[in-house]
Formats: sequence, C-alpha cells, structure tokens
Amino acid sequence: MRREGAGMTAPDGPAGVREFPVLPMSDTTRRMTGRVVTEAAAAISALVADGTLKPGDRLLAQRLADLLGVSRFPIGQAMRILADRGLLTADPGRGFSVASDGPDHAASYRAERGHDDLTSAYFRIAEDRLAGALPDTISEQAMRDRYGLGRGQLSQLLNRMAGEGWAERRPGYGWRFSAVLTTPTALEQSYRLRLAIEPASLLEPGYCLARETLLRCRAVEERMLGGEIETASADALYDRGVRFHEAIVGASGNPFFLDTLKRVNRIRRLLVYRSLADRSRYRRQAAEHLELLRLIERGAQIEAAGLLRAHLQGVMEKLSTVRPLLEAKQHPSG
Amino acid sequence: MRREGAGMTAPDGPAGVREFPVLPMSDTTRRMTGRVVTEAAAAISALVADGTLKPGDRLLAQRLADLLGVSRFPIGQAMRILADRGLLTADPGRGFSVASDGPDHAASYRAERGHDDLTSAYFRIAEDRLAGALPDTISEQAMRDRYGLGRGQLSQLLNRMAGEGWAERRPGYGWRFSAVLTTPTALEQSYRLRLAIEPASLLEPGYCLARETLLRCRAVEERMLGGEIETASADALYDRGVRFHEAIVGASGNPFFLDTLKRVNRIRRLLVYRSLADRSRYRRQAAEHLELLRLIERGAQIEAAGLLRAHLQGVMEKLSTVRPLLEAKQHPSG
DNA sequence: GAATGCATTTAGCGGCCAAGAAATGCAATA
DNA sequence: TATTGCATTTCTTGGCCGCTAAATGCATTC
Repeated sequence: MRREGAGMTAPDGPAGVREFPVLPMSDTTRRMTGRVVTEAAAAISALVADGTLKPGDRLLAQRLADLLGVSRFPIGQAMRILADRGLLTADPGRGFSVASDGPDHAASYRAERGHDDLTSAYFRIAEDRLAGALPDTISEQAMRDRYGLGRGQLSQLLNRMAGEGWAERRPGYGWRFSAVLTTPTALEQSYRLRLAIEPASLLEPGYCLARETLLRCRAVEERMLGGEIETASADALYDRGVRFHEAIVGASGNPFFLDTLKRVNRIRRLLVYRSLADRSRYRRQAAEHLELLRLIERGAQIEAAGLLRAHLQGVMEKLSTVRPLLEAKQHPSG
Repeated sequence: MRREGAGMTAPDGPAGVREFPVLPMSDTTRRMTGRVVTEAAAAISALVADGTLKPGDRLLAQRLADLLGVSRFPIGQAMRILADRGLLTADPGRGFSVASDGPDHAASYRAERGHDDLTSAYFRIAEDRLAGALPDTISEQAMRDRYGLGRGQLSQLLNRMAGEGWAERRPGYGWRFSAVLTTPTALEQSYRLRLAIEPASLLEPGYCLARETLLRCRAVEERMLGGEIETASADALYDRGVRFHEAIVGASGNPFFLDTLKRVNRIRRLLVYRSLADRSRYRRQAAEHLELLRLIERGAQIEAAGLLRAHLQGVMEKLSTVRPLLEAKQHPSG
C-alpha cells in the first residue's frame, strides 16, 4: 500500500553519481514499511521517550506485540528500524534493548514523524472543502485524479466522511458534500450537542471515573498550567482538550455517549482548523478541568454536571469572537 | 452489479417452445436492473399509490428525474417496467401516463418489493452477530466468502458498521466486532442518549417545525390511532416512530442532533430486532405524540421538552419488561 | 418548441493476478 | 524453557480489463 517511487526507478543519478550521498543508512531507515510497522516503531519510541522503558531494558517481542494487539513480526521490523536509528541496540540472538542514549534519539525520531498518507489526504480534502475549492458534487474518478489515491483508499476516505456526515453518495454515482462544514454556525451547533450530552453523561447510573484515569488527567492539566500551555503546539493543545472530555464522558460506561462525543470531536477538529490558538484561554480551561476532577472525585456528580455545563457554555461564548475568522475564511495573524 | 442469469441465455425453450407461457412480459419485468432504476420505480409507484399522481396524469421524465436527483435514463427504464406491470400506460412518442387502475397495481407492486442486496446483507450480518454466530474477529476474506459480497460492497458495509460503533478494524488486518450489540443494557443506554438529546433539541434557538411537517406527522399518528396500529407490520410501526422523532429533532435545524439521533436509531433497530411487537403500547405512544405536536404548535417549547422527556422515560421503563427476551435471545410467542 | 427515444460517453464495480505486509508455525539457542 | 529468528502461509491492496449502469448529447416526433 501507499508505495511512492521507492527505489525501482532511477535510484541513482546518471553514470552512478549519487545525488544524495548523505544519510548512509537511508535504504534501511527509509525502506517502505507497512502501517503496523510504522505505528509499532512510533509506539516503542514513545515508551522510550516517556521513560516507561529505560536504557538497558530488554524488549520482549511478544510482550510488545500483545500490548499493541499485533503479531511479533512487525514488532521485530520496528525494533530493527529503531536499532538503525540508534534508539535500541541489537544483541544478536537475544533481541534488542534500549540504548544508553535511546531517549535522546527517541525525541528526535518522534519529532520528524509526519502524518499517514491517508490521514494527510483526509485533511487535504477537508481543507479544500472548507476553502470552497471542492465542488458540491464530484465523481470518484475526479477525486482519485485530484488526490492521487487508489480506489480502496479513496473509498475508505469517502465512507469515513459519509459516516461523519459531511459527504454522501449521490443516487446515480459520484458524491455530494453537504453544507455542514461550510456553514458558519456549525461550530456553535456542535457545542450545543456537547452541552446536551456531556453533563448528562455525568449523571448516568454507575458513573465511575477510574482512579488511574483521574490521576492521569490531573497530571496532564497540571503540566499544562505549569507551562506547557505556552510551549505545546496548537494540535497538541486541541488533543489534550479532546482527550480530557472523552475521558470524562467515557467514564459513564455508556458507549453511545462516548461514540457521539468522539464523532462530534472529529468534525470539530475540521471546523476549528488551526485557527484559534489563543493560548490565554487555555489557562482558565485547565483550572476548570481540575475543579471538575475534584468534584467527580468527591462523587458530587450533580455539581460536576453543572460545572461542566457552565464550562462548555463559557467556551461556546468565546466562540463568537473567533467566528468571524471562520466566516472570512482567513487564519489569524497572531 | 448483482447480475443473476438474466436473459442473455436461452430466452426461449428449444425450437421456439416457450417453457413459461404465462407471464408473457416476464423477460422485461424480471430483467435485472440497477439500483437507481429499482428505486425510481419504487418512488413512482409510491407517488401513484398515495394519490400524488392520479390516473390519466402524464409523467414527465425530466420532472421526475429532478425530483429524485438522477438523470432521465433510469426514469425511462423504470416507467417501462411499471408500464409492463400495468401501473402506467405507454403512449408511444409521448411517454407514459398513469393507468386507470394504476393505484391498485401500485399497491401490489409495492407490497412485493424486497430489500436491497446490500441492506439485506447488512441485516444478515447483524442477526448473525446478535445470535452469536459470528466470531469476535474475522478477516474480510472470510466475510466475503460467508455473505457472497464483492470487495467494495463488503468494505462499504464494514465501514458503515464501524461508523455505527459495533465493528472496528484490527491493527493488522481483519475486523473485530465490539460487544455493543450483545450487551443486555445496550438498548437502555441508547434510550438514555435519546433522553439527553431529544428534549434538548426542542430548546435549540430557532427551533421551527414546518407547518407541512407538523400536519403530516399528525395525520400519520391519527391514522395509527384510527386502526393502523392493529394492521400495520412491526417494521412499519417501528419506522413510524423513528420518523416522528427524527422529524421533531430535525426541526431544530442542528444537524449534529439529527445525525446523532439517526445513528442511534439505526443501531436501535438492530437491538429491538423484530421482538417487541406489543401493540397495546403504541396507542398511548401515539396519543403522546399528538399532545407533543399540540405543544410545539403553540410554541410551548419548554413544556414540549418536558413531555418528550417523560415520553421517552415511559418507553424506557417499559423496556425492562422486554429485556429478558433479549437476554435469552428468544423471540416472544405472542 | 418541448419532450421523447436512442446513441454515445463516462463512471463504477467485480474478477483476476501479482506484490507486499502481517500472521503463524517451527527450529535453533541462550 | 522461554525467546528469538526465520520460513511459510494468509491476507490485503493495487492495477488492469471488461461489463453494466447511469449520464449526457442529439435527432426525432408530436
């Protein structure tokens, strides 16, 4: 899948003159690998980066495979790649272990990893759509030509978009994009759905936020208040917010609530785009998140629901100040 | 798609002896047609059945094509089929018009129409899953073999199920079915989601139930109270309920609310299956629906929201009496 | 002159095959 | 004995071809 001129044609310049003499291990590092291998490598490097695996620790293939829900094979591939990058050291016959300078390599490795082909195509389409660059109706053929996708890939994407509610099959053939994404009030409407379900989820019978989850959420928010608000990327900030709310709602044990929230969050990500990186507000949000955790910890569900409602309403009201940006289809300068 | 030995081979018996002298127009009527043609025929017959088109009315191909969002071609095919069935009469050179006994034929035509291939496969899979006949994890290959589906069809179905939250891609390959459908409390949980969003949708700013929609809903409920509760099929009763609630929520103008409801209703259809055809309760439900419409008509949104909440809660409480049936995976005897 | 009916064009889908990726089984080994 | 490393098997995906359905354009006809 997603091959892209890897080797095969013209590996060298004319007469064997290498155009890119640097990166001596590139043919191993750059080797096209499957999705699972890539993700396994990312997962392992994350474990090394956050200290779960310390220098000298031996990596057991089966253990990692079980952790990621895959077989041992792609784990082995991933370890080999990471060994080439210097994160791990290979002990022939006894597998791999974390190199002494593993964590440093892990940080740089993780920094340079980009999006999936499919994911990036998804965002390109969404951006084009938001920018009005895509017509309302279009054939699959035209989409494939435009974004250079295989049949299967495109079909996966379109089905996903259809599931998210902003694309649909036309009766004959071709697809139609609905107006959901381009209407200026969509973002506000998405918040009103959250306002309906998130506080309600707290009042579900049997609501129980696992202690471990609570502590993890609290640690994240405190790290943010401790300075990460200023340093983290806009994407990272958005992700943290999403994860917090999904953790809260997920603790209701009602999958319908959680699925609905996840779904609306995926669309919301397209709507907020990368625009509103107004960091000053994240501080207040983090404080409210922490207060919410305190209430939940005490079992004060009703108060928690009230606070969550106020929290969302507060965020929604701030929306009206950024909405003009969306309407004008411009990105803020600062 | 879905070809099946249609015509082409052996139109007649040997030496011109017709094997099936009855149904002289069968090779036209039975001809396999595409999805759009089939749906166009169904749509036109619906128009004839409900009196929108009366005997003698001429059918304009372009008008119908615009109505259904397709081209004239499948409309022509559909009209030809319907003419063969006696719903329409063909006036060569001037198209088709509704036959004098069109409405009668339309009723019988509509009665014998079955499910789409894809739709029926979807329900077969869901039923197998509910019955525990499908393993938790399975490869696409195995699914294709089991249900005789093409690659694209299966991918469409699986993506749809994934969107509905009861199937998901495994990291490597193959799919996993989640426990959502088989857990005994799922139905109740789905109602609690509805309880969170439906009353809230009534309080959306700009809520406006179109007069035409209101009248249509009222007429349906009154027809039900007038006797259809006893005569209609269980499927039809379910559909009416779904359509009513979706009309109410759709009038909020917030597509997120409507999408969420539609989604949960699709899963709910799988959960209720065909079990609870307890008709006595539909009478009370219809009365409450009518009262709800009255309140909305008066613009009493808050009272309407309260009634809707009570209505859903009432239905949900009745659930506990039928839940044992689901748990035992049995269908009621009466 | 507008709508029909037919011919042409285009789109999408299934089958087939080959390539690549992941899963699985097995022998070697620390 | 548990784990690695490799070989084999299974599965998915992409390309290509042909078929059928739907869209579109055009001549005909009332």
